[in-house]
Amino acid sequence: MDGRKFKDTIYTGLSKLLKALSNPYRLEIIEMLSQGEKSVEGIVQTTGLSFANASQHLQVMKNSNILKSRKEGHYVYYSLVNNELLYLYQHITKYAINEIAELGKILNQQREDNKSGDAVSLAELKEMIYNNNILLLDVRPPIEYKSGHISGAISIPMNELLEHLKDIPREKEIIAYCRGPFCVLADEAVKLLNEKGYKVRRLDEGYPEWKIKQVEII
Amino acid sequence: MDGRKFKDTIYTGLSKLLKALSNPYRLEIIEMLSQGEKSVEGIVQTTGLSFANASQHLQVMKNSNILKSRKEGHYVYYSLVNNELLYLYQHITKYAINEIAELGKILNQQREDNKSGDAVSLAELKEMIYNNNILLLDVRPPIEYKSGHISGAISIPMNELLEHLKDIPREKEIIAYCRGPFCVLADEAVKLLNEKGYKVRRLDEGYPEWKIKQVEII
DNA sequence: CGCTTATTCAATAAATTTATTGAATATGTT
DNA sequence: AACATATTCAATAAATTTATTGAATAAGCG
Repeated sequence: MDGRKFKDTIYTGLSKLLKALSNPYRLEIIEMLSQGEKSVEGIVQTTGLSFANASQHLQVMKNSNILKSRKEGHYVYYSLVNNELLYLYQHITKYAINEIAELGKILNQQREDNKSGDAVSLAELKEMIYNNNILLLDVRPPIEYKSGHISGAISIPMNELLEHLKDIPREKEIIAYCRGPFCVLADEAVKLLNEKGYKVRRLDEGYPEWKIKQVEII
Repeated sequence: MDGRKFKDTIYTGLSKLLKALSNPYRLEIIEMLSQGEKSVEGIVQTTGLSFANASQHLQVMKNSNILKSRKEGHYVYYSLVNNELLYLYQHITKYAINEIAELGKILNQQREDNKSGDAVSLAELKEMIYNNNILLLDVRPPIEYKSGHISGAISIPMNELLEHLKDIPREKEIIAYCRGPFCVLADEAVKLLNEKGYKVRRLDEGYPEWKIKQVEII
């Protein structure tokens, strides 16, 4: 193969992967699937896409080495191909937030609006977790908590938080987390708990970032 | 800003960056600019794009936080916005080569066809470089060597290699490198030097990968 | 077997991206 | 000032991606 043809083939292949990642719905699907595998129905419910449109997006992602699937009865479950893909996705999002001023500003504004501007980093959490006065709170839906969660976290889904306030000790400092840096469930939890007088901060990132750190692929 | 709007804004912003990266010519432009800044003319010559088409691609990249530019007389010079972008580009390419079987196969085939299958990694180079029997050869164009090169490398552009054979000691092992893992200049140099009876291998990566390792951003 | 349901496939419409063409702008030279 | 040159801008054409629609397929149930 001559050099020109080789480069064209390589760059076309790279471009195929990047195109498949370039759609906003698909990026959100990656965030969702980084919590654990999901059926098309689950993806449809969260994204608001039509069944056929979601399926089309999923096929594009599957044909571009982003997702894999398995079938069980009526249902097809999708998941990310591997942890390396998740780590790459995290690198992209972290780069964008840190280096693209507009995006960093939007995230900061969102955090401030919800009183979660003093988010805790994973490194900080690692130190804090030995403190008995810390309560780590997973506010994702139960099915996601069951797929995987940060060690030691308790599960109270955001939409049940109000009913479970009595289960939360007032003297503890709460660290709330959810799906990742753009997940608003933890922001909402911080806002609500703040209003109720609890001492609470959100985790800057989410379960998937913690997971990758545990896997220690680097 | 409500949660839905926030996520839409974030993912739209991420998608804009990824779309701007998703074109094969643009990926090659990034490889070129990772050697150092270049004028539009230089980009036109290497890519074969028309002036106006190249300019349009460059504007898209500039408006998506990938490139920056400066003007000097008639000429406009483009460069990557920062080392972090280059590091992200490298992560993407490394991921694709390692995890997408088709692409890995194409690269391996290219290496074998040019007798450069036993490429030297940067880590290996670091150990080898203290050996006086090693000659590090930069086969990129001189302007790129001048913009930046691996410490200790000598410059012989690939298209002048035949005329400079007499400058290369026969008892040394040569490590040839160029613009990155997809650059074929080093492959061509290995092929030629092999045929002339020299002991030669190529560096797996290129100057930009070396540079990022030096900067030690991680 | 007939009916129901989850998902994919195929075709078409709509939206977006990329290539092309030519004019406009900025800079340099005589 | 006129002319030349590098690049960008604007408009249009062509190519590609995404949304929509409805049929097809696979699996489950009575």
